[in-house]
Amino acid sequence: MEEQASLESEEEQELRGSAEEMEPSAGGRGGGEEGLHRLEDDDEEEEEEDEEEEEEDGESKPKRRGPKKKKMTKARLQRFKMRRMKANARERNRMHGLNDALESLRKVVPCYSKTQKLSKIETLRLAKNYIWALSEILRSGKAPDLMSFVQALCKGLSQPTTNLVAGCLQLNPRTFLPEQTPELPPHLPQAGAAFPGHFSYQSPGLTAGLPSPPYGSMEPSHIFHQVKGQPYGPLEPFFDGVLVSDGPAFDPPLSPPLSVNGNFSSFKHEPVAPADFDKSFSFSMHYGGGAGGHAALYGGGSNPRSRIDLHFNTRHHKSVQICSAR
DNA sequence: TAGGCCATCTGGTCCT
DNA sequence: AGGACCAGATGGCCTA
Repeated sequence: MEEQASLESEEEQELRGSAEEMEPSAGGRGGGEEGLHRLEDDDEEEEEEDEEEEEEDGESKPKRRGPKKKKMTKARLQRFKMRRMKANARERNRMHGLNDALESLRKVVPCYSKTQKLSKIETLRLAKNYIWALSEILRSGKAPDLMSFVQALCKGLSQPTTNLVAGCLQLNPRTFLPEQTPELPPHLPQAGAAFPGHFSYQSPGLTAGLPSPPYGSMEPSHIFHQVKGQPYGPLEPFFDGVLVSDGPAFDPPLSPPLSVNGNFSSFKHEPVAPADFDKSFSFSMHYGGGAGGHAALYGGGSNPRSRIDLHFNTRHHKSVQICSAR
């Protein structure tokens, strides 16, 4: 590091000298412009300042090391400003790219709302939970207990986000009733089949080093609410034989289909146009078929028999059907 | 008004 | 040398 510092070009040091003269508060939105303007203004008093600096150096400040600071000529100043502006533009683009990626992530996690966007940090947390929950499904080869699934998703999320996610999932307590799934194929886990033992929810305050409230306290009352006209929750495909999803209760488009495949080597994930993530398609499964109407959920690579095939109409997402495939 | 979230600028560091 | 990446600082906006 020091080595690199010593390798700095003369100009770099000059520029730094100039920059140091800028107020530290030059940052902030639009602040940079201010800083540059300041720089410009300073330029006019340049010689005077240099003399002053030398005097000060002799008395209070320790002497500046390295080559003596050269005067900031107009040309140098221009070059500095150009470099700074270019760097700012690049940084802006970079951050925009990052935000775009984050937006893409928002669309593939189980809760997506155009009007009520998850914050960046919450998006990342939810994505992490989502990935983990899906891995558990694949690992165990069992459909998760709905409650556990939601708890896993909301782990470590703030209370508002927890509510949002729960709302997006439009969970229906009736889903838990065993009589809801009398027609499940025998190889499919019954509703209420729990995630593997360690899947149980733990207080995020303990696991994530976060204070309990408001970070994802998991009172069921926070999670479940009945949405009128939405008799089936989006997780229904996990637990019921047939799902009819009709009409959105949340801002469209909701989350895209969930991609689950026990066989990662054959996993095909093609991007699905956001337009295809239609309103009612809140939480279902899809295969990389993209706009295709067929998806399958394997119950873990170790158990290719436990497979759920989903048939749906991706254009209108009016119906999702689960049938067994042996 | 405090706090959360965000965009932007900035300088340092590392990499190509 | 120039670009990418990163973290700190700052100020604006919004909400409880």
